[in-house]
Amino acid sequence: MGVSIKEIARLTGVSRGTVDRALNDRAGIDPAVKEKVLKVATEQGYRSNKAGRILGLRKKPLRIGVQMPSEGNDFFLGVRAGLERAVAARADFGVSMALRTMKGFDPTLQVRQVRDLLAEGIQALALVPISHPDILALLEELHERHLPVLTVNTDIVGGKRLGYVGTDYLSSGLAAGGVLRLLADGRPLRVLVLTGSFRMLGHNQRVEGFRRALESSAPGLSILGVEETEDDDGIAYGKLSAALDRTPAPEAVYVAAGGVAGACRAIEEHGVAGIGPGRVRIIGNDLTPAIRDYLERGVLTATIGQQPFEQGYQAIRLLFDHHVDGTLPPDRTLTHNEIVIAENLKGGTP
Amino acid sequence: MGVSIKEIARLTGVSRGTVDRALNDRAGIDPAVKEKVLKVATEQGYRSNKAGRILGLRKKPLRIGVQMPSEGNDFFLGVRAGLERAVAARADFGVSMALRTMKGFDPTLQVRQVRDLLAEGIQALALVPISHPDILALLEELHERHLPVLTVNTDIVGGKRLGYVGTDYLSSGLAAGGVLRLLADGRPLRVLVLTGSFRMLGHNQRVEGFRRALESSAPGLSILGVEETEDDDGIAYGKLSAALDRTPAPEAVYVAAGGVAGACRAIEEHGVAGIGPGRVRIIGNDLTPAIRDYLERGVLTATIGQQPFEQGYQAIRLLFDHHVDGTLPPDRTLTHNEIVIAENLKGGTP
DNA sequence: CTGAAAGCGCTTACAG
DNA sequence: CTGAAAGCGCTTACAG
Repeated sequence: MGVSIKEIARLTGVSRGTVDRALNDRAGIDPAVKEKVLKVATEQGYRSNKAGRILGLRKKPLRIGVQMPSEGNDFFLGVRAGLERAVAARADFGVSMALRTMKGFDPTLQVRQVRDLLAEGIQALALVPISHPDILALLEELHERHLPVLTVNTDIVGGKRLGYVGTDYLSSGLAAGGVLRLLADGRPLRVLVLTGSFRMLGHNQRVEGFRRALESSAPGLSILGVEETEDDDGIAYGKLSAALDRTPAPEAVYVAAGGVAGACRAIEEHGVAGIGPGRVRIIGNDLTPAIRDYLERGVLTATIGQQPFEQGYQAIRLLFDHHVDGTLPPDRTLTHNEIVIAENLKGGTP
Repeated sequence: MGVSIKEIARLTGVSRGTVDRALNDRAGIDPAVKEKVLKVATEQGYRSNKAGRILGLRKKPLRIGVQMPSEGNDFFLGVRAGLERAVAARADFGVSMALRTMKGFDPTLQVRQVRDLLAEGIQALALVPISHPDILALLEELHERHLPVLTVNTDIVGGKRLGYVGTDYLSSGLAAGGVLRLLADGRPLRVLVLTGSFRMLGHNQRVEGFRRALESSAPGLSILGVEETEDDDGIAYGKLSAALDRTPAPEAVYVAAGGVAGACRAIEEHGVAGIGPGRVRIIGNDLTPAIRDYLERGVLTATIGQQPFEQGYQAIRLLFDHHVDGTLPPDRTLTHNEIVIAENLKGGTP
């Protein structure tokens, strides 16, 4: 392979320690010497060796903090599985994880949990950020402390972070619209959209993507209305039940956020589950155990998965690579919007 | 973390070299000493450290041979990208790759190319095996030489190999059937199936999965016939064109192997592209540039992707981990059967 | 059969 | 500011 630090030291006529100082921007080195070392390194096309670096770094192993508002949200089980798998695969490289979770979306609590992690001495953070000024301020502070942060699953507008790993919400809505386009097979259908909250950027982006899909390639599909579920199954159940009793009743439903199971229950209890004339087709999001069950039983028509395992796995991988190498992660690492139906539920990666 | 080899040596009262001999089944060690070392190691819960091992092994880096009948088959471009990415990510760990490709399915040539790789000194092999006695014999020989082999994309019945990374063909056909179930939305549809060859196990499994999907959940869909394309676009074009002129004409087509682009061309030229009444819906496999184009233009309804990038990536990962650790790969590592339509073509991992 | 040494490519105290 | 040394956890010749 390439040249080693030893070789650079020999060529420059300095010690390996000095080469290390020059290459890694450490303090206490004569600028002239540094320049000379850097010049030789460039000439030789020096690239630090990851294996050597990992072993050398073992005295101060990388502890990654993770904070997510995931309690009571099965989606994050998948993210967690991915985080854990990635950490396990790198345990021998000195990687470990400290996890804090909470229920709901209280920014004060999120700040507190992140501070707890900092007190524990984490050197990098993966965060599912709440959209709130306090979180923006926190990110600003972490940036100044040079603590690398990755946002996961949800990004935060204007937040300082190294990168984002998660869903492209617009594409997610597009995919849902696409499935309904196929289902309609050229016929008109009245669609009710249930979103989580109009105040959630991601939710709105999904609805927007859905609209665009219909407009551009399925003009026969008309949106009856867009209602909020507050990510709550009970509310989703209530609103959809009411809609099914009204005239004209929806012939299809797109649940753009939480409440998929509640909506499925409403459809099932109204005796209109399934596809075909007189039935109410329903497209959801994510693949929790409850959603999986509705898919298998033929109540839920399809769901758009956002690869939670992959989100967790990549977050760890990117933070570790950055730690070792200084490799900068892409600004946005987007997971694929998987179309999942009963028939491709099994098999394949999580 | 855990104990090191140094600690085991100290506790057993032998040198590190001897511990290494015991732990790694090397020759030249007193059985009694070996037993003692092993006992201590077990007591201490010793697990070798991957970082140390990788650096220690740098003197004889891992060269992985890859042979695939991929020329003229765009699908394998994705596999290759995955292979290359995984090798690049491990280049600092001493991993490199030697690749041999060929056009068509000549077992004699496959054997020769593998022998070339062996002559180059490869220490592991990823192979897209042709189903042929010569290949079985080759695998037997490699097994005796203790050369780890992974079959990729296609498995070979009765072949000795460490594991398989690739598609679950039955599930792939199931997924295709599921998409057509949605498209039919409860109505009857006449479906023509175009397969590659009745002599290809994978192709037959796909057709079987497709049949099962229809039988179990879409009884209204009837299979008009199953015809062979020999994986050739010209033949697929010819056979489908003829079928579209017959009565009753198919209302949907499932192309279970090669020939997707040819079939799309037939549909387009007959002026029946698209979905809806009077149109011929078509489900294909894989996501080559040509297929992607037909999806975008609305000729191809959907395609079932088998994650070629992932197949290549995982093959390298598993062979490397086995080399370092002795970790045995799963017998079958199955990729997900992705449902790809125009609306979820973009974004996400390759 | 066994041990002591050198080395993989880096980092980190410790002297000076 | 700089160098020499020790160390990360392993493997591999080389003596004996």
